[in-house]
Amino acid sequence: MRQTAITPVVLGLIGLGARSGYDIKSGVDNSARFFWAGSYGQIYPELRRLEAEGLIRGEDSPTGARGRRVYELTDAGRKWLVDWLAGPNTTIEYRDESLLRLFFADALPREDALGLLEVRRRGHKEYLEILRAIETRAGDDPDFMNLVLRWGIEFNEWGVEWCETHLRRLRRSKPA
Amino acid sequence: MRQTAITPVVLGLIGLGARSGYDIKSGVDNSARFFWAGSYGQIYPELRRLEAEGLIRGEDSPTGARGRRVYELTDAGRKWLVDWLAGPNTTIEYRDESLLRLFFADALPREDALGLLEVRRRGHKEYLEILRAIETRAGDDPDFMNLVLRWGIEFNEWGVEWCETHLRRLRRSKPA
DNA sequence: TAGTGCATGTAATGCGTTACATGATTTC
DNA sequence: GAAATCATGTAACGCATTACATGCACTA
Repeated sequence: MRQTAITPVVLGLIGLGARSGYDIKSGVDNSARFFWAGSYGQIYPELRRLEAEGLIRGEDSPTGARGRRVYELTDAGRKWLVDWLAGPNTTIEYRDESLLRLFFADALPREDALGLLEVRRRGHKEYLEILRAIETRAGDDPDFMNLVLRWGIEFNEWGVEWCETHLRRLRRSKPA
Repeated sequence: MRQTAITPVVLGLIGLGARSGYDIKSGVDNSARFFWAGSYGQIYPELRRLEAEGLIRGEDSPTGARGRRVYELTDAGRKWLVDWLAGPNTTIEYRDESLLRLFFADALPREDALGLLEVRRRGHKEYLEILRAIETRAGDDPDFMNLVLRWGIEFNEWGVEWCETHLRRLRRSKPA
């Protein structure tokens, strides 16, 4: 079965109870966007494809005059998902402009370079607030979904500390 | 000035002493690939474009019969780089298939789900070895380049510990 | 002399995002 | 009555990767 980046997301979220394409997009935006993105331009065509291949079953379920199509996993779909979960990890793509700036920071006066570390620290703090807000209203999510949210929170906490540690170290090693 | 993802990489690496397109590709692969990727298909067209726009200056410098063109920053190029360093951080894209699997791990029997955490832990360990090997031969790199390498190493160390901590916690909370 | 590293480049392909279009329903 | 949310979908665009093509130079 042909797959793209959105395939496991669609099947996984339907497996966790998402019903419409809109649900899936919300799930991505509210829970997964910090480690896996997805757009309508991927989701809707993928839903039609997966239904045609028999991995999901769709049914029209309008709300009044507003169209709505809901989906659930077929046995084949659930099997695909479980097989995928056992597969090898391949994709890890990380693109972090703040690290890229830090990488070239030797081109700046020292104080400006240290300023980049402060900016990075602030970025982690801001992200932390977003994730903590999500955590507050995620009480009854499945265990491992919560675990990944914890990862996001603890990673950003670590990131704040990392910036502070190295700021202290660099300020100590070469005072103005 | 129009820019893509490769623009600051090309200018930054030339600023750090890279001379040819091949040098830049090597720099990306050996030092930056864990947080910013780049391919020949981007680099060579970008070098021509940046030369045409006057941010770099190119000169033919063949080795025997083998063609080679080397570049250096112009004043305009250095200025662009410094301005970019001071700009706002925008891009942070993180795509981690291992986290995505963990996110959906509630679809698996508990022991298999914990197995995903073990796989993740191993992934961090392997990456750690690669980065430590780079660190060994990076003694005289510029300070902030080394700092980013440290980030990679310390992040993966943190990642190993994170997996171990939560494995312990989850094994304790629900013994078979 | 075989293998690795140096060196430049392009074409095709696939992919994902962005922006747009449209409209109903619920909530304040 | 306004604003937010629910809901579906496509077209254009830009971008990056992949694969391919080519060949010299150095080193073991």
